[in-house]
Amino acid sequence: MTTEVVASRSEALTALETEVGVLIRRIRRVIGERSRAVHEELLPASYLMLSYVNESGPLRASAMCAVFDIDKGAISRQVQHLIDLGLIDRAPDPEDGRATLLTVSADGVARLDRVAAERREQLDDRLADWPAEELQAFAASLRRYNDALGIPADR
Amino acid sequence: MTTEVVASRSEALTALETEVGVLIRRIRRVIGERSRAVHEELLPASYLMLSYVNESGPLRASAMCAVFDIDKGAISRQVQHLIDLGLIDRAPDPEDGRATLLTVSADGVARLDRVAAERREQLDDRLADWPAEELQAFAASLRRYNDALGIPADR
DNA sequence: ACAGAAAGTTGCCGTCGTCAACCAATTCTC
DNA sequence: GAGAATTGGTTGACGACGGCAACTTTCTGT
Repeated sequence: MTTEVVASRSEALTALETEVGVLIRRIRRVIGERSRAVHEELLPASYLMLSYVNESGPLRASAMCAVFDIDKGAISRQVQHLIDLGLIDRAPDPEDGRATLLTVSADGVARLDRVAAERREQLDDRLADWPAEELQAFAASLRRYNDALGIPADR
Repeated sequence: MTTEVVASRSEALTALETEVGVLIRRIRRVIGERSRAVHEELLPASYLMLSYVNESGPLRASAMCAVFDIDKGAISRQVQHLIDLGLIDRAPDPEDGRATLLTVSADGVARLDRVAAERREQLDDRLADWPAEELQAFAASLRRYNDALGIPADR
């Protein structure tokens, strides 16, 4: 029956919503721990951005607005925070006088590497029993979910 | 080589972290839209709790502290908000004079049902191309992930 | 009966994102 | 090429939200 398929779909969506709700609350703690491991004064929200800058090379702040889908103002503040801590460097974009390019500083890279090493050593505490393939599949699903969320609400 | 396995595992973990970071930012908007659909003044955080009370029958506030892993105080405020809006009812627990049991009010149920129906009708806007099985698998992964996060940090 | 422990409430505070106003540099347009 | 619209970024005001701690009330254990 169509209704059954629809029903289970609906249930899956509801379950998904609940799990996401739990996630966004629990993850705060984990990110908090990890950010403190990188730098005592590093705020959780800034850690995620630092991590992204580290992965995706020099980029401008506005690029992160798109990725994280948050306000320019919020990005600006987090970036300032990261600069204050000496974790990233800001340099003018040679191709556009308005823009600035962000790079993780040497200290920032060292700190991130150290934390990554710690995490690798213990195969990440809590997820140790997840096979790499499942982790990848999970990350891929998350990405797809995020992409779906990225579609403008006014379709 | 072990190192390669470890490396890809580490990469998967980093990717996972980034995706989760994006998720927790984007999801805010979606939850925000949905909560407003239920009630104009319903705050996003309260919507998730309302939804949980609706699924998991009469329960006490402290039960949600465990589920969502947040402070008693935060729960108390959200619950008060939900009561102010007339979306849930609070009744003393007959088995424990300290506790109160929360139930979604008739109005609350009606509003949730209406929103659920809307969501079902359009097979949830953005996730329409996800088969139910994948959605379920995704939700299951999320649950497992959440469970892993739930393990106390001090192992 | 008395010392905890558990359920909630409340105030204070820090984090964080949005909105809007604003500046500077760039691009578009006639 | 001057003026308008656009884009990158900063800042301030504000609201949502959770953590912590103090406190009340109601069990529970011995």
